[in-house]
Amino acid sequence: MSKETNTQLSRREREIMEVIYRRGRATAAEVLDQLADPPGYSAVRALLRVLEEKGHLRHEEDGQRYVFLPTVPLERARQSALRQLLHTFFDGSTEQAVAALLDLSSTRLSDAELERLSRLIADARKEGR
Amino acid sequence: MSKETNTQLSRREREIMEVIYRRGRATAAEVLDQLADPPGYSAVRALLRVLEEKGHLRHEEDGQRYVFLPTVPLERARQSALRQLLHTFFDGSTEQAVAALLDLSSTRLSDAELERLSRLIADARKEGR
DNA sequence: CATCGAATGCTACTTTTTTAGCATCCAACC
DNA sequence: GGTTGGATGCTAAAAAAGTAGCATTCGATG
Repeated sequence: MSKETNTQLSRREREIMEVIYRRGRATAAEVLDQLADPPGYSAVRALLRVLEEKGHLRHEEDGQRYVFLPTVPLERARQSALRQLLHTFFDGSTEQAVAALLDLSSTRLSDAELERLSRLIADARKEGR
Repeated sequence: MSKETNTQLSRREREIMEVIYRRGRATAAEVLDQLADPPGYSAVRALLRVLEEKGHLRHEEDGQRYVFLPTVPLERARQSALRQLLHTFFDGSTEQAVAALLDLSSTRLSDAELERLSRLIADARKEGR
């Protein structure tokens, strides 16, 4: 048996993981108030427990309450999320995905950001293949 | 009430939607064999029916079998997926997301692709404010 | 040191998901 | 025209998810 983060997440479980990734760490109460259309407090705690059992979360104690953190670091979670997205919606094409990203928020990207992006790409080209 | 694609997806439903977005369209049998750790054929058909009821899929008849297609066009589904990802994992920063995409180890980008990307960015700069 | 507030551990229950199995339908074939 | 293969519709039921409520614990308060 793999020692790791088994099983796929249910709807609520996913929602909760998203909240926690967004904030980095969170208590049950914090998770609760980040959820749209939230269940009861008990329900949230129950789900946190399950997520911990499944290996997606761990907790630290802060005084008498638990603060939950992802077991898989943000960095790595991002990567798998991106891979997944790329595979499902962009047929694996990074180029298309970047294009879609730029398109998504074209109104909001600052010159400075574009500048940095173009440098990123320039670097990638230099490093070569 | 919005007339469309209500409710959030369950685990299996999501898996199935992903398969269908990936392929554009699929029959029950095709979905089945794309699923990792697949349920029975009946189960897949039942889920397809549910997804259709919920408004996420529609079907066309091909001879006597059904071919299922998303009701929300790929384009739009991509956008919401990207937004979601951006919000959860990149604190809304397109720049970071693009950086992470370029960085994904599996993706070695060709010179041609990088070239096109840098043009995309150049264009964005020109247009943008 | 009794009480209060904020958390947790459980357990039991309800609802939704997920799955299997059968009955039926239709086109092709012999 | 009867039979077979491949598909669908439906129903029922097992399994998983989601939720609530109560008992308990532990510090801080007065």
